[in-house]
Amino acid sequence: MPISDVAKKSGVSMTTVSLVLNNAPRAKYIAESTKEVVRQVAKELNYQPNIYARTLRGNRTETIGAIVFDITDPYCAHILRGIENETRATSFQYLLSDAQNESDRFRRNLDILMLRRVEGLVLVANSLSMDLAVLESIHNPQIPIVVIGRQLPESTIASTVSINNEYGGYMALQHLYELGHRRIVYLRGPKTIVDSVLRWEGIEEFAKKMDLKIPRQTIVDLPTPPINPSVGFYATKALLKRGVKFTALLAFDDMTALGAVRALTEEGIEVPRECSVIGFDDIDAASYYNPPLTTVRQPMVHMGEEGARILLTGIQAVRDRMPILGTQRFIEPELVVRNSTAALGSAAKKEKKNDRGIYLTPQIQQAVV
Amino acid sequence: MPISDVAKKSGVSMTTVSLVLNNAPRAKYIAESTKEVVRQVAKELNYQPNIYARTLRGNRTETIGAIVFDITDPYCAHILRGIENETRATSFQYLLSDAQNESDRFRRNLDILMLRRVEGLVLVANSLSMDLAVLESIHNPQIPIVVIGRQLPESTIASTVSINNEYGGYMALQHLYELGHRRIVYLRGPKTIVDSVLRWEGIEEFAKKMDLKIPRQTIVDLPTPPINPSVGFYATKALLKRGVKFTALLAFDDMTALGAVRALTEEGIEVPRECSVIGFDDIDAASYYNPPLTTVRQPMVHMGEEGARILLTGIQAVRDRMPILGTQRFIEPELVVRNSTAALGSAAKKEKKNDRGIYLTPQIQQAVV
DNA sequence: TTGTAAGCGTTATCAT
DNA sequence: ATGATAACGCTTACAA
Repeated sequence: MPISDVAKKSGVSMTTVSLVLNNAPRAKYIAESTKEVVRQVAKELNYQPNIYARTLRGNRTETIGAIVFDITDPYCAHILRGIENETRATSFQYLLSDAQNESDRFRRNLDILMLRRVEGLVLVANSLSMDLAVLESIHNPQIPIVVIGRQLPESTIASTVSINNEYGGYMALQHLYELGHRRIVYLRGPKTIVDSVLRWEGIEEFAKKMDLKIPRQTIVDLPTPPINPSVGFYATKALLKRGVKFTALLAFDDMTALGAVRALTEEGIEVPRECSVIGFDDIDAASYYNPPLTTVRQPMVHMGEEGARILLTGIQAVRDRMPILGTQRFIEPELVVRNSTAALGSAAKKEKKNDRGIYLTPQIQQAVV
Repeated sequence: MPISDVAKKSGVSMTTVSLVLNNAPRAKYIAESTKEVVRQVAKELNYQPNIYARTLRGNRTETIGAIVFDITDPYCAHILRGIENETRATSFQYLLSDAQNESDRFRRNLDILMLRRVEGLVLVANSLSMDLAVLESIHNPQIPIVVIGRQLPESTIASTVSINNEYGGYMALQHLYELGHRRIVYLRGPKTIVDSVLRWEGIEEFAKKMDLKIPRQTIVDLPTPPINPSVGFYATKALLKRGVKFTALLAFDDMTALGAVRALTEEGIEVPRECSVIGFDDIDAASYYNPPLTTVRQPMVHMGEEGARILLTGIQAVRDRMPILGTQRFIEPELVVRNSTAALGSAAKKEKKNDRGIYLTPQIQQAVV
């Protein structure tokens, strides 16, 4: 039903209908009685404004584009959840694009989103498969961009939301150290990812502070993304074959850590009794793994929310013809201690039961008879 | 740049430009030289048609709506991957909506998508939080709908893509049976989910065929969704407390199975040596769990592709003013044997190494030094 | 307090 | 072989 139908049936002009239904400022001067009638009729006819006409007229698509590097990666999913949360209260909708870890898909998807005239762009770009340089080529520089999960070297093309990776790395090693571990082994992330470099810096910082040596042969460098458990699995096997002795393993991320735990178990090394393992991210699987994984948590939903908030602010700025100011937002990570780490020599101690592992919901406990 | 700019600079009319750029049938009658000029100019000016104007004019949004019950659930993510795959080759884009397992969110999201005038709807409705009855209330009955992951009782409002749940349940029990297990315990899905009922029927069918008894106290009924590992965890604990003796556990799905394995491990029962566990779905986590989980695989990406294909066909039908015919598509599940199941009494046999667990990529093996 | 009309960028119809 | 024009549904400047 076009607006003209509503106007006709209400006995007023299209202008009035539009004013009323949009609660435009000028609607103040419209008689309450008129408004009532219009609203009533609109409801009766189930009038739905045509978004496309409105967009054509007003040049506002109320749409933001989201590109994730891999929809299948829980990291992305949770950030999307955050974006959705923040976006929900507004009239904005987001168009999702899955780059599937392929850089040319990323490029193409970017074009498609531009064609749909998104008013802003949020990139979950934790992975290197997104070559952010192409952002420069966007023809409309008036589009605010927020990159989540990746610190950008310089440039001011985009705002960023990222975790304090250095502190995260620092905390991870600190945790192992405080449990008494000294023979520690590292699955280091690829140098091509900024995150790995920063996390490693944090690790080195703590090591230096405690005068802990990090022999070269205790480090395994992970290949370029995609990173998945099998990477951690084979890296750990390689380490074992190398003959290095260790009581704890610090992994680049949870995926890697899960693979590591599996490899250790398969080789008959019990986690955490004989070897502690710590990950990074706190993906869902970490909490229900066997054993539940100790990790450094990235509050992903929160990061998504934060990113969306920054983006919406940017869009508002553009609409108001204000300059878009790039923000660099850092989120603090959080140590989550579960059952994959234990104090050195606590062999006798029975594994604690579920105090920090799989989460207990009262309803669930009740519901299951 | 509007099309008029291109027309002006090319020295032809807007009509001609439109015809050329869209490869319209009538473009045949346009001189090749003219076409060349137009295309050249369009490229120079970086002309991008305004989708909103086009939609306003032609009433085609080239957009489909996708509602998932939980973006965070790997099941949904993989189906989305399939939808994306199928959709990519077309000019269609999909609008994603995350119901977050809440029925009123589902309702609201549905409205939003209708407002955006999607030409079709695909629902990943494996969970009960989506009350499909509201579909009836869609004001435009001309919109084809495909439901993925849930069989619909009757009604012809939507096409469906679902797995052969009965056969899946049948296979799962058969697998355990063939390994020699007779004392089997069941974590049965909620009766409110059609899938659970059907899977259970398959289980009963096999049991009857083999004259296998299913005592009431070997069954634990799971509460209503969301289903997550903690449900399986507590269900298994409850079972153990009940004092039932068993050598194998058949779980409703992978999430439940993972929780079950964890519970067993925590109670000192080794999987698979002392107890075999089988799941359903084959989510990613199943392959890298500790131990890797034997399961009945739902080819989720494939299901997403199939669903999108059916939907696009339906949309084409609507455009051609043909009747939309509802399709019920069944996909065959597949048994994936990993390390969480073993032959009864094979206690002596060492757990096999990685032959069917974490997948080995040659590159990865090489890459990791 | 309400109405008229222009214009957003396309494409389909009808002309030439 | 190409062009002029109307129409899609909405919002807003201007008029009354």
